[in-house]
Amino acid sequence: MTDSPAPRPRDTAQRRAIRAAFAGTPRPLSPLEVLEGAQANLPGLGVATVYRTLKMLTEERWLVTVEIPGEPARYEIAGKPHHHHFHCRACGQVFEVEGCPRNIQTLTPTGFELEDHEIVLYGRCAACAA
Amino acid sequence: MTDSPAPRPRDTAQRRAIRAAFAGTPRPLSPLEVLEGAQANLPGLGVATVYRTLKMLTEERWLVTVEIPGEPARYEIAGKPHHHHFHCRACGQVFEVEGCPRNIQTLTPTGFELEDHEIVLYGRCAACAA
DNA sequence: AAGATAATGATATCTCATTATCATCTACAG
DNA sequence: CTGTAGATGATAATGAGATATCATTATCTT
Repeated sequence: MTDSPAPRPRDTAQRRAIRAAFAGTPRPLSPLEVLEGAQANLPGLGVATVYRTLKMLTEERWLVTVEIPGEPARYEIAGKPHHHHFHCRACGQVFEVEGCPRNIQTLTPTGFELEDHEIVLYGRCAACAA
Repeated sequence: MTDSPAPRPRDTAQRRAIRAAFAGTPRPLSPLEVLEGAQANLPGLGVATVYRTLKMLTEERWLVTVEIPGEPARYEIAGKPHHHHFHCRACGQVFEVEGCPRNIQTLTPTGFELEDHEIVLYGRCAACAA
């Protein structure tokens, strides 16, 4: 039962490229958006590595997942102030929106325990609305 | 180019059972919940028929879809007053919650066009919290 | 520099929810 | 009552996202 000796993550070009992709944008990114963004710096990057790295970065809390109804999960850098999201129906991108209505708790029915909430706005982003 | 003669939907036991399942609960139902609920009245009912009927009832606007992140779509009877949803992480059921914060529009960034919004609360329903 | 081993990438595979197929059944107009 | 076209159900097929496989490559300690 000798416990696992303690693995140590390595610093690789693909992990750097993936982190850079997040650092370079204020939007939550889908795995494929991460792939495209990181491939700009590292052409050979594969999908499997993206998924593996997203999982890893999420487990170590460098990323958090953003779930949008009917869409694959997005990821964004953890630790940002509380905010919500806007999903553009034209280009499919997800944007951050600041702020949050104060009275969310009051919506909760009696007896229910509120742990979390998500607000998703739908419409057209500035670029697509033009 | 004689246009399709005009099909007329038939009144079948399975369609009645599916509509009854919705009439019998205030919650949005997933296809499998519909299947189970309707099978209580009609044991032989199959999945394919549920999906076909949900699609049909949605197209004729008797139902609307409710999308919850990471979950299969739910359906609820159309025409209800504006409301949102609570997703119980313990039992997986989705519940309606009344009301809506007033200032949603103010969250929208300048230049963005808001068409719609969804609020999902996460936590434990009254039954599971006990 | 060299070895041990973690990481990668191409691709096969899995997991689901949903849809198509098709022989059989049934609602309903005539 | 009858015929027929719509409806059903068992099951195969599909599709998309995510994961597993495994030979090869690259990191990092010594």
